[in-house]
Amino acid sequence: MSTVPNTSAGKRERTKAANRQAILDAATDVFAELGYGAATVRDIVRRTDLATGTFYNYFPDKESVLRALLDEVTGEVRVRVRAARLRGESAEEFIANGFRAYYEFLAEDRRLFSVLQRNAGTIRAMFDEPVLGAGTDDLAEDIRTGIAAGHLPEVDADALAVAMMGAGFEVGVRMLQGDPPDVDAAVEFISALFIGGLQELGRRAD
Amino acid sequence: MSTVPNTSAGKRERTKAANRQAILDAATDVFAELGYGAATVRDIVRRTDLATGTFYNYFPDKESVLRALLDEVTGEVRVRVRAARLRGESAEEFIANGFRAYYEFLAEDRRLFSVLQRNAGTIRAMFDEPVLGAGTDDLAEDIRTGIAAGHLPEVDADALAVAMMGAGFEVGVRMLQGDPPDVDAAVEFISALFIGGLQELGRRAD
DNA sequence: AACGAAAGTGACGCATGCGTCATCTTTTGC
DNA sequence: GCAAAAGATGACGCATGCGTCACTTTCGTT
Repeated sequence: MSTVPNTSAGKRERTKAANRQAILDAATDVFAELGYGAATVRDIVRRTDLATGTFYNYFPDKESVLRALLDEVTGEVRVRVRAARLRGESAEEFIANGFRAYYEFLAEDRRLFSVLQRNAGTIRAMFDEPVLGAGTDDLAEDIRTGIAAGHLPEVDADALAVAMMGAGFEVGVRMLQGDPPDVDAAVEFISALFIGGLQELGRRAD
Repeated sequence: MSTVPNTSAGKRERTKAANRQAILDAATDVFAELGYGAATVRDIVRRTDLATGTFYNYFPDKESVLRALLDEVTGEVRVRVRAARLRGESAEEFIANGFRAYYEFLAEDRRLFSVLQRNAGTIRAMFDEPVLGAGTDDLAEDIRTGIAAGHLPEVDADALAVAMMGAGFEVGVRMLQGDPPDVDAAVEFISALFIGGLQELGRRAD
């Protein structure tokens, strides 16, 4: 018989994956607590049982860790939110589905959201991107699609997108203060708000 | 004849005021550009023609500079926004007046707003306060007053307050990208959004 | 078992920030 | 004008972070 815990692949590869993940995990906490700017590579390494030099085997610097962290989150949440939105056929569904997918994700992955909340300004400055990755751009595009399909009234898609992201973000923060987070209540509130707002904007556009 | 520029008080006092202001000005730029966390006292001093030691005659550390900066902005904007809101007698006026006062302030004081935008997460973490000082708390209170007075439907004042702050902030960011900033357009958009949203929330509350 | 490659380790040299304080400069009160 | 007080200055000692690299340990291969 060979060795016991042969989950997958060689030990070498498994350790590499584990170390990389350990660094990302530690960085998540550090960035959320200290903020990206004040955090140091040492702060991250210290929350790990790795040595300083090992860190540099995985990432060239602090920035690339944040990048990796964001790539993880955006890939996941973007797909889920967009899919949910496109499933909607009315304004109501478009809005409610999107927010629900978003808030369910937040409720699952609080730590990652803390990083976003704590470092939104930095992320914006670093990557010239809005708070949640390319979320705002996606949303604006989906809104345009909705308008073209006749589900939504003719509104300023970009302005609506930033308003939805801004309000959605803050209402999400508030939701996460509850334990457990009340996803339904948050979705209902924010959906009603924007459904009503959309109607009024449509009325005024005439 | 004595010396020429005897604007007011003794020279001692005038220099002190000027130095303090120079530090605050430099800090505004530094915090907006590098972010509070990454900024150092030296970064601030370097943008000044003062020496390191002089900084410590005015502020004990970096944090107290940010505090002073925020005290300035919150005092000013809070008063203006609240006064504008209380002047409104209907839901429409309540909302539009508040946002207008807010956006006019932003348009006047872009640099200070940059600091807030860049460091919102840090400020929240440091002072356990929402993005714009105690703005959200004020807003929630004003909403409750509006509900009590019958101007606004019965809604969750806290949720509405965070949504208004979040959306208002992002729409403000977008407004400031224009040159000159189109305050009227921003006010009309965000007002329509929340007036419609408020109606819908009122309908659902029945 | 034994060897070579891959990865882990942490001390090192360098850079920079911190807050202080002895010293110099300017202002004020007389 | 002059002495004393207030304030400005920047070099200093200490602390910490950075990225590297010579060395050690671990893993995979034969």
